[in-house]
Amino acid sequence: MNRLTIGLKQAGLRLTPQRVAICKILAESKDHPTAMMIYHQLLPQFPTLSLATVYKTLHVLKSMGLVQTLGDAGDGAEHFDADLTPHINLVCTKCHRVVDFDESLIYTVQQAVEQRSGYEIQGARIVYYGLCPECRVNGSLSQRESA
Amino acid sequence: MNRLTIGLKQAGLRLTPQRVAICKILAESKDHPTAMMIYHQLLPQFPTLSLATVYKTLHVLKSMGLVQTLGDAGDGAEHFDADLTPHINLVCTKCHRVVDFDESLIYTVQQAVEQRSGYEIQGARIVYYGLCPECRVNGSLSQRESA
DNA sequence: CCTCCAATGGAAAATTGTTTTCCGAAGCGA
DNA sequence: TCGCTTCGGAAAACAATTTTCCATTGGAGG
Repeated sequence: MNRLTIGLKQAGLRLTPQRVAICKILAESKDHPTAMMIYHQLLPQFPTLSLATVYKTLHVLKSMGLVQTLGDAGDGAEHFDADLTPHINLVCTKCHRVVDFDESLIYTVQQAVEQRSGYEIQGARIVYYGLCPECRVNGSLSQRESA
Repeated sequence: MNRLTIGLKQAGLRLTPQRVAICKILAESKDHPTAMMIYHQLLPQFPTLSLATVYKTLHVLKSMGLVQTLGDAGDGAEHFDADLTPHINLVCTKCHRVVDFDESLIYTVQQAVEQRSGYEIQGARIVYYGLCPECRVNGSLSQRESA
């Protein structure tokens, strides 16, 4: 029972096995999965699961502010992130993996932006694109299919 | 004749009126237009212009590294940015406008990320979401349709 | 100036990620 | 248990983007 699941419950939604499973994946994954990835990952466990259910659940979670969307990582699909603390996402332009990266400087940046811009900041998406150390080494190999 | 147009030419592509016009919009716009916005903006001038042409051109420009995509701004469409210098994009979650914002701190951030992560950084997308000063004031008014 | 070939723009079809609709099947309070 | 509401799932609907196909165009070479 993680933060997401608790959130759903507190919002008065039913904790169905599907929802719990989706929350679990989101909470544990380091991959910042897309809807499709979650779907495939759960299919063995819920053979009748439909993509629509995944999307619906993700939409609920997002509209409750429990997860964030990262925008696509070069693979044309929306990636989700359950880590709401300000942090940086590193996207590898070759293998399309997304990892979190902590850099305390960004707190300062956000403060500066908020003060100087006059915007009421609600969230951030800080993404750096590049080659991950692995892909830098492995020439043109190790292209990872988006699961 | 701007940087984009020159880039196209140097790449050996023909400078057709359509391409020049698209480059012009990208170079001058502060709106970070979507393909659709560019299309509508050019329709009066090129009544037979097709969206496919816009997309094709944008794709070429992007693959040449002359423009960047920002990811969607809450309106479900890809926004383009011709400003390649590191900068911050501020997205208003109400009117969906995107503006540039300069904050020199991010140079430091990028350096730190590059050194500590081992990634070969190729680009960045630094987006803050929130209410722009205008929308903060105007209650629920001033919802701007995406042109 | 004319010819030929590769590059181009446009219309329409195809793809693909995402959302909506509809309906039978639970879940839950009374 | 009864009845009302919420759910999940299948399929249809949508919408942004990409591809296909073909007539046109621009330009180099003759």
